[in-house]
Amino acid sequence: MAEASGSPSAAGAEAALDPEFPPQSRPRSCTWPLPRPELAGASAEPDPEPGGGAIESAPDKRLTLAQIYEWMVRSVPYFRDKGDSNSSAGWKNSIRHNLSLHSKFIKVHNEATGKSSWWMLNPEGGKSGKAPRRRAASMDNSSKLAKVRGKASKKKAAMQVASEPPADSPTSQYPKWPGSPSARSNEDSDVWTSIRPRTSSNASTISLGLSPILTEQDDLPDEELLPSLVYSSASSNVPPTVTEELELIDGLNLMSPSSSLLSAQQHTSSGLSHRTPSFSLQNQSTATQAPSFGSSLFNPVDISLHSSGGHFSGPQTLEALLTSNSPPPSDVMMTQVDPILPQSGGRLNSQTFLLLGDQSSKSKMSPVNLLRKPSEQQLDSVGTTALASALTMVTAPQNAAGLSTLKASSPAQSTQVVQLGALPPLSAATLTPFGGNQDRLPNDLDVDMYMENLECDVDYIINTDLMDGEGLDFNFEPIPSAPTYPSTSQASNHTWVPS
DNA sequence: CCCTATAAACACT
DNA sequence: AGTGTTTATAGGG
Repeated sequence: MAEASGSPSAAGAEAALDPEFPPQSRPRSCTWPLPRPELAGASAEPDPEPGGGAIESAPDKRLTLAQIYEWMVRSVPYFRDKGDSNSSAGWKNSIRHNLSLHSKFIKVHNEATGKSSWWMLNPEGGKSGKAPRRRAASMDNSSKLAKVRGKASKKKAAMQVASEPPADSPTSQYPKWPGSPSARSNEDSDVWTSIRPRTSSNASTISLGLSPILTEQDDLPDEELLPSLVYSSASSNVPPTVTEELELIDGLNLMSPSSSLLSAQQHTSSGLSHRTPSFSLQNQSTATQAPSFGSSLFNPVDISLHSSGGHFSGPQTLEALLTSNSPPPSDVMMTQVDPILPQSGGRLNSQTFLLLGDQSSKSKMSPVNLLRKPSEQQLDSVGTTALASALTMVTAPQNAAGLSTLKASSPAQSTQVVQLGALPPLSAATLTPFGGNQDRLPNDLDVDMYMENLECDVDYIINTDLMDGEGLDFNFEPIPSAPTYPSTSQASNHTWVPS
């Protein structure tokens, strides 16, 4: 392979993760065509819009590596072909690399099926700048030094345990919990309780004894992603330390057995909350720019936009794909909800988008987001109407990238189309839908509730209304402010200390 | 100079 | 074999 091509970058991830402060909307060195985030960010800065990252897309906000791969394949056109090939192409390697490298991603031990660990976004929002990992003790961390990372030494496992104690995690709080209590009817009672960020932990995940016993539905090809987690507050196997954490958590939200409630609370926002939801106003002007992705594996321009219905617009970097804002790959949506849905609908996506109105848009990093950020409309649509909400969740929990396909109600969308042409590579953003702001969205909340029910309806609606009439109006507009979610932003209450 | 992507080696499960 | 980490290198802004 030729490799070496430009590379998109993972700038997205950072942004996404940083709930508290987006450093600045600066695209670092991304390859994506970022028009000028400055605008967006500058004024308003990153908006907490939901985007669609692989991880974030997941109902639980956590995915295993394999699932991530799958997501990529489904969501990103470029990988569509490659997905099959088991060949672990370099892209998989890159994904792994990104996950390990960036602190924004945390690994949670998954005992379940012996599968690989869950990868989640670090609530703390580790920055993408490499993993801080151990908070470095002393060094001022000049850049380089810091980067040096501990390096090595992993030698035998001994290390893992030994060095782990630090727990420095400062104030890490888990703003948003990954799991929403959607106790799906699946029956399986999956219990997962622990999520610990490897945050600073140097050693990679220390295996806590958490018992995410997710039953893992791997059996179901489709349902993998579905939210089937039920947390049981009773963590029996958990080690003391962990237990404490869990308890804490429980107190916060997990307590509810049913968990329905949980979701409600769950939205606690993270630091972002303080940020106003108002978005920046990015104009489409930015969008106008064409995407000039480099040519990296990930951004091969070949991705046909039309392929099956529009894939996502273009995250930018791997990191972005993983984390945040990724464009909402049409497929993705399905995946989240139902991977199985197969492509039946490629179009479905579009519709979904319609419904959603595209809430994607994230923040800084993705050009796409910037472009597309219609802003208010999106929110409204999502938050406002139940329908919208439902739809959203159902189809696209957050991605909404449908985008172009839908028709552009707004200029921004049209723009997107253009972008589609050039798809970006995978970035961390892709993994996470929200730019780190997931808090704002009540994904779980609504989703849980509506998910099942809506599912059908949505389809139906889509088929019927959308297909038939052009007149379907999902009015996104009005609803001044009736956020579905209460306070999404309230401050983060949970303080979960990672330890 | 910093950042990212990619490749590859290595370690662990 | 798959997953994770880490190092090294190439390329772009």
